[in-house]
Amino acid sequence: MKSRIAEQIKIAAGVDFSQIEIESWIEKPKFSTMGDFAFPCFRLAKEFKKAPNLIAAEIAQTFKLKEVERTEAVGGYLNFYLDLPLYSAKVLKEVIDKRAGYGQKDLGKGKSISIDLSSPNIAKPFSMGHLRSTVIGNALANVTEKLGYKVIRINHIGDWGTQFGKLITAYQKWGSEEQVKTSPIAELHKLYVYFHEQAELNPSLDDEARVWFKRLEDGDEEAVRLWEWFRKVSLEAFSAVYEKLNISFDSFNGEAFYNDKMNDVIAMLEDEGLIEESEGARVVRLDDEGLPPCLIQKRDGATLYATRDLAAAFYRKREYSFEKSLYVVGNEQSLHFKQLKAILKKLNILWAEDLVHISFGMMLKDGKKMSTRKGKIVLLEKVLEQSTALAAEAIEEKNPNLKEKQQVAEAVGIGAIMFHDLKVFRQNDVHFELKDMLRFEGETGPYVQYAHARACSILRKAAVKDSSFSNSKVAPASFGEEERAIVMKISAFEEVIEEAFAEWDPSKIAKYAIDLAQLFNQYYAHTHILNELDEEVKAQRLLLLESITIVLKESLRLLGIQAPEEM
RNA sequence: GUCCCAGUAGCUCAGCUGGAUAGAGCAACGCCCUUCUAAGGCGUCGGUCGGGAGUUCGAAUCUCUCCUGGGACGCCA
Repeated sequence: MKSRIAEQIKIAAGVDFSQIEIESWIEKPKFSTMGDFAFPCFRLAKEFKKAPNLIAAEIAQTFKLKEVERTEAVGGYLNFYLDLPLYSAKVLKEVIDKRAGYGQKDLGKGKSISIDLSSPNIAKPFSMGHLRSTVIGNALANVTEKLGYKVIRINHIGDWGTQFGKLITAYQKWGSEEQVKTSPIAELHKLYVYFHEQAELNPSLDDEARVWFKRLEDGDEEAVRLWEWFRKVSLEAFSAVYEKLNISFDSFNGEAFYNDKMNDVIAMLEDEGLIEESEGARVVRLDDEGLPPCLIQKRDGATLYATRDLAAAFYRKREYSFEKSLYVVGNEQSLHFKQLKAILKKLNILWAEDLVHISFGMMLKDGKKMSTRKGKIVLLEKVLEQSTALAAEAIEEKNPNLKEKQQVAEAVGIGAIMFHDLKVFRQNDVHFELKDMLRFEGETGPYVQYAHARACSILRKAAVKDSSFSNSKVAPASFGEEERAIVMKISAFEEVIEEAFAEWDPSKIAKYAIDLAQLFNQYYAHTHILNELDEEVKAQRLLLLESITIVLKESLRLLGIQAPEEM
C-alpha cells in the first residue's frame, strides 16, 4: 500500500526523488485521527522553496488513488485516510488465503544462511544464560526461513578446551563414578566449581589441568575415555532441554569436530607469514587493525578457541556455502569475533565480511554477571519446571475442564520464559528476576497466547452455530475505527518480519504480537461478535477474528512459541 | 588505561534511518464478570528522555564532551 501511495505522490508532486525514497518517508501517524498513512513534506520545502503546508495542500489537490478515501493537509503533513472496507477486504482476503504463509517472501530463494546458536559448554549445566542464545538464534532462524532462505542451525557445542583438563583433573582427585552416573550434570558442575575453589588456593592445579588437556589433544586413552563419557551424558541432558523448548538443530558439530581441521588453518597462517612467536606462544598480530594479537597456539602447542573457530568458519563456508554466517553469542565475545574476521581478511578471504556476530547482553544477577565457575548460576530446567507448574495452577483455577492440561501448561509456562527473553532488544542486559519471568499478565507470552485462545474460542462457537463465516467474499462494509487499527496492524506484519530480519532483532516480532493482542483484547471487550444480530456484520467480524488468530499464531511460531487454541 | 554496549516514569522496557501532544507493562489506587474464558477491559497517579555544548525550520533520536553502570582486553570459552 505504501508503495502505491508513494507512486502517486511522486506523480502528484512531480519531484526528482525516487519512489523508494518517498516510500521510506511515509510514516504511520501517531494518532488514528490523523489518518492511516502520512507524508511529511518538510524535506520538499527546500526543493520547491515553499512552505511545507502549501506543498502538502498542493499534492492533496492532484493525488488520486482508489484505496485512499480522502487526504488532508495538516501542518506540513499530508495525511491519507484509506477506504476502510476496500482496504480491509484486500488485507483480510490475503491473510485468509495464505494462512500461515501470510507475510512470507522469497527474498532468500536459493541462498543459505548458517546460524551458530545455543552452543552450551559441556560439563556445565544449561543455565539461564544459554537461553538467550538459544531462543534468539532460533527466532532469527525462523524469521530467516520465513523470508525464503535455507537456514542451517548449528549447535557449536563447547566440547573441547582446557575446561576438560580441569574436569578430568577434578574427577580423578575427587570424583566418583557412581555419582556422575546418577546425576551427571549436577556432579560434573560440582566438580568444576570445586576445582576453581581449590585452584585459587593451589595454582599448580591449573598446570595439571593444562597437562591433561594437552594429553587429551594428543589422544591419551584415559583422557579420551573420560572426555567421551562426559560428553555423552551432557548431551543427553541438553537434548531434554531442547525438547522442552521445541528447538532442533541441523548440526551438533562442536569444537572437538574441528580437531583434525586445525592443522590446515595453522599451515595457511604460516604460509602467509602471519604467525609470530610471542612469549612462547604463537600469535597473529593485528596491530594494523587496532586489535590486540590473537592467540593461535599455546606454549605447549595446544590449540585455542580462536583456532577452532577459524577452522569452523572455513568448514561452514565449504559445507553450506552460506551467504551470511551468523554467530548468536554474547557481547562479551565481541573482541573474539573482530579478531576472527580480521584474521580472515589478512588471509584475503572475501567472505570475511559475511560473518556476523549477533551479540546480546548478558543475564545479570544482582547487577553482576553470573559465574559458572563460582557456581552462581540459575538452572534453566528448574525455571521451566516452576513456570510450567504455575501455569498448571492457573489452568486448575481458571479453566479446570480444559483437555490436555499438561500440554497447555507446558506451552504457556515455557512460552512465558521464552517470550520474556525475546521481547527485549537483544543488546540489553537482562536482569534475572524470577517473578518477572513467571508473570502471565501484561506484556507477556501468556497474554498473547490468551488473546489467541479467546479468538479461537469465539470462532469455534461460531462454527457450531453458523458455518458460513469463513466465506472470504464478505466485504467488511461495517468496519469502523475499532476495526481500522486491527486491520492496519495486520497489514504491517510483513514489514515487521523484514525489519526483524534486517536488524537481526526478534524483539520486533514480540512487540508486534503484543500490540496485536492488545488491540484484539480491547476490541472484543466491547464489541459483541456472536450476539450480533446482523448476520452480515457478524460474518465480517468473524473474518477479522480469523485473521487475527492466523497472524498471532504465526507471530508466536516465529518466536518459537506455541499457540494453544484453548487455555 | 584502551575498546565495546547501555543510561527514557518508582521498576522493566518501547520509541532512535530527526518530524505532529514522549508511549506500554508492572507496582499503587478506583471501577467492570446475568453477552462470547477477568491469564481480560476501563480509568487515576507518575517523565529536567544521565549532564552540558553543537548541527537543524525541528533533537529522546545526529555530532562532540563529561558522568554513571556493565563487559572485554595473551596461553578460558
